[in-house]
Amino acid sequence: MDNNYSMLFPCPPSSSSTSSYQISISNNNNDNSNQQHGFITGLNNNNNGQSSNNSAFLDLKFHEQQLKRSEEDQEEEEERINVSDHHQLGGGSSSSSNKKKGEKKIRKPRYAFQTRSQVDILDDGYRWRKYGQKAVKNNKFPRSYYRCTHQGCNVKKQVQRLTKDEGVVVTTYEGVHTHPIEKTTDNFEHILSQMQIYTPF
DNA sequence: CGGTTTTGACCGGCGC
DNA sequence: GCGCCGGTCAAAACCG
Repeated sequence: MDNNYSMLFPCPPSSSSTSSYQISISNNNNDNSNQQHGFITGLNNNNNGQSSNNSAFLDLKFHEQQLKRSEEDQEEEEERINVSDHHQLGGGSSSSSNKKKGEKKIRKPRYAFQTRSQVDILDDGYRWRKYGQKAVKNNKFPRSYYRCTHQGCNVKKQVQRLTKDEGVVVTTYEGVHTHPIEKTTDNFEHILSQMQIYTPF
């Protein structure tokens, strides 16, 4: 029951460079127009050159441009649970109290997951708290930023709906959950039981 | 009443 | 250096 679905997002950051996965969700849809086809794409910063022919992947190419910063990325960014410090930033750069000693901001690899769905909020079993929403350029739908509410788990995701066809929701995950799924979503397990994962090698 | 969403401002990187 | 843009913060509003 509590099997975590981290198999959906393999490739830990120190592992080999995973180019691109494709997941095809095929459920026998009783709904009339709610078929689901998902493409999960590993946005790794090692290989920021090869892109598939997916149209949604083209919309996500700016992520790779954002991600081509540092070469070695490990996830050590657990310090922002302690908010007891006084590093305020809203208000205008009073003091320059950085977070750590020479610890630059490192980004984890992200995984984009394209789903054809009617709703924006895809219940994946975790508890998310929305912390931002921004308007996207060349897109009439805003992008929502979520963060996992589990204490100590700083997994983030962002949900965006394509303006090309508004039936497609792109969910981009960042980080790996270090805890089991909190909610018992039988519906999601039902979807997962009918998933077919295709690996390109 | 506590957790979550909303929303405007701020920050940092990047291109010009 | 300045402006743009994606990402984040945080106070207020909202909601069960």
